[in-house]
Amino acid sequence: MINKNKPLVVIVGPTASGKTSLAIDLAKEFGGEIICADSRSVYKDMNIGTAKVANAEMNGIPHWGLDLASPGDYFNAFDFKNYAINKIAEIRSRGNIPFLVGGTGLYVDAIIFDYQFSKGVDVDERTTLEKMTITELQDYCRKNNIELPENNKNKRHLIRSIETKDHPAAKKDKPINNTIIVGLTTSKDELLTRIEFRVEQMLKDGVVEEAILLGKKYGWSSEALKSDIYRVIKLYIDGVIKFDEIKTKTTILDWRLSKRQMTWLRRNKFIKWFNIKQAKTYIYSQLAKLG
RNA sequence: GCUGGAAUCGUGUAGCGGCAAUCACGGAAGACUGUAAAUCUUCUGCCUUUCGGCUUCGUAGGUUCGAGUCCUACUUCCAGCA
Repeated sequence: MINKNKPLVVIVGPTASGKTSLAIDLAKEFGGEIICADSRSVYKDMNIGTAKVANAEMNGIPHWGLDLASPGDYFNAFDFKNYAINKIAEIRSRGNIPFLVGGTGLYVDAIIFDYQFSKGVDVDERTTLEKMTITELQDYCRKNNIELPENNKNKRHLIRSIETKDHPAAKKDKPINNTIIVGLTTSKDELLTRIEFRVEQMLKDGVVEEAILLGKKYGWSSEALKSDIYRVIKLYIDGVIKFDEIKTKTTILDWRLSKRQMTWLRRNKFIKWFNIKQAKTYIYSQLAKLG
């Protein structure tokens, strides 16, 4: 029974806030392994455009949660939870500290609040529902005594409400035991600069070529290729925008993404917010206590 | 210098004389448990919690019950001629 009580270290924050390198530093120090809670880096071949950690950056730290699916595959929060729960146990069984790191709030919450997912997707049912209009879906809900979701004009949410009728979801009020949850704060200017810089870097590293390959291999209709920079590059390829506009447009999309991420994270009262330096000190002290 | 056109919310635009005034972009806030870098909602002249109030469409006048819309002058910009 070794190290049953190794904590789960959770590091969250908006895109480009520096989560990854912080996690690598700490994992190096304390014998950790990293699970990326990122709905984009689960996809194979989407490397540059998702800012996926490169092997060179990993500094020898095992990284999990990468390349689990191909663009176009159905990979979702449910899959992620199952994967990550097992990984966490596995890492602990090796006597190492699991680090859950990422910007996909839903994925992170699925773990720390132990989401009990509702019914899965029935492809036939889904296909039928998708053909309906928003008003039709709303009417269907009313007629069948299904409570409308708060986002009652959101087709996806409407469909989901219908699909999960009589199958309530559940979660814990508090994070699962033995977790250290840290959020990285950044100033607006700082984050914007980092985002811009990262986009420039991606362009230099050849995202455009990557995107073209992805489009050829998996088709542009795949949901994964709607991710910020790829969808912008698609516009460029189609001649809708000029090359120079890729940078500005992607920066805008990334900035919005970071804001949505913050909106999600803000309501989690259990996150302790710090800037990178403070976060390091804090986690360091927490882990040092354990010896 | 002459002639013609244009000046509207951060930006680009809509606006047969009668609602602070269209749409897009950009911005802000928010929702979201099986696609979440997705998807969706609200707000975006000023004041106000709501009702509502106030001030707006280059500037200054004028016509009109009423002007972003018509007239005059001025300013600036664009195009053609020179």
